[in-house]
Amino acid sequence: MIYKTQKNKITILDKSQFNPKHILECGQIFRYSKNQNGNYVVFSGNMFAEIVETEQSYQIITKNTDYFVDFFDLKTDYNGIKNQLAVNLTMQNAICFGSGIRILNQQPLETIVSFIISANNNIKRIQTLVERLCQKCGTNMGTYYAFPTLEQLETLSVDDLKDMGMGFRAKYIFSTVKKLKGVDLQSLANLSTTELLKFLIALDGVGPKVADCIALFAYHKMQCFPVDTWIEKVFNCYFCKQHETNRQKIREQLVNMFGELSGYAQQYLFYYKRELDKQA
DNA sequence: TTCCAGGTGCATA
DNA sequence: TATGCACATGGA
Repeated sequence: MIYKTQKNKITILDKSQFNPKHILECGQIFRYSKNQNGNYVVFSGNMFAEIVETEQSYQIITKNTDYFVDFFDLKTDYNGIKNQLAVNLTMQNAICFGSGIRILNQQPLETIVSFIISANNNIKRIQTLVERLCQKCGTNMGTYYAFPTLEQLETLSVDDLKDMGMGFRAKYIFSTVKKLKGVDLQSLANLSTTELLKFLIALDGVGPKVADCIALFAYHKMQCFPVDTWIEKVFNCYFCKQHETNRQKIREQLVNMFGELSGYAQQYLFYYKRELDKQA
């Protein structure tokens, strides 16, 4: 066990398996920030947690300890996963670079809307737009705004969403919110990965890549390998001899390579390539 | 000014 | 089934 829980606090005992910078900045979540003490603060639904580093541990300060144990996937041993993934030099480098990444268990509605916003967008602007959505119709929790409930999202018109800067995604969000009325999003976790992806792709603004992200980050479906512009770059750079632009074919090859660990591999590679190019 | 960003939907062949 | 283009916005 890499953690222990006390009242309002989770202590991470093995710092090598938990790195807040890598976990939060690897592109799987958009609602986090640093507070005045320089500590990461992360928001999920209407909850939040502050992460404090000490010499020998990380401490996750929150009123919702059980929720954040699951949110940070703390019951999974990532050392074994990393050993299995280190099949070549690129993977070894990516794992070393992103050591301490964990795949989060995020809330379905928040993940669906956030990744619809992510289409043809950059991460900084996605963060701005998600935060704007929370401030526009999410519940005021005092020091922050919760992610809106479906009922709160239903109050928004397409023009409201356009005024927030959602652009061409406004009509997708509007339509998807209508389609989700009456759907038990938690129960979708019981579907097979294929059935879940089929359901998600039927939503407006959700194509194969966004569906993979939702299945991975909200439903922990590790057979999914979202292929975006960065994975296309990393694939062509390190994993094939002939340049490939067909993202479906790229996905097939990568899933064949990593199987049930595809989701983990994807996140290490995405973070590695994106940060490397940012530094260049 | 042009290109690009965690793509999708739609028309066309 | 495959391909090409339009779609909002803002930072580099």
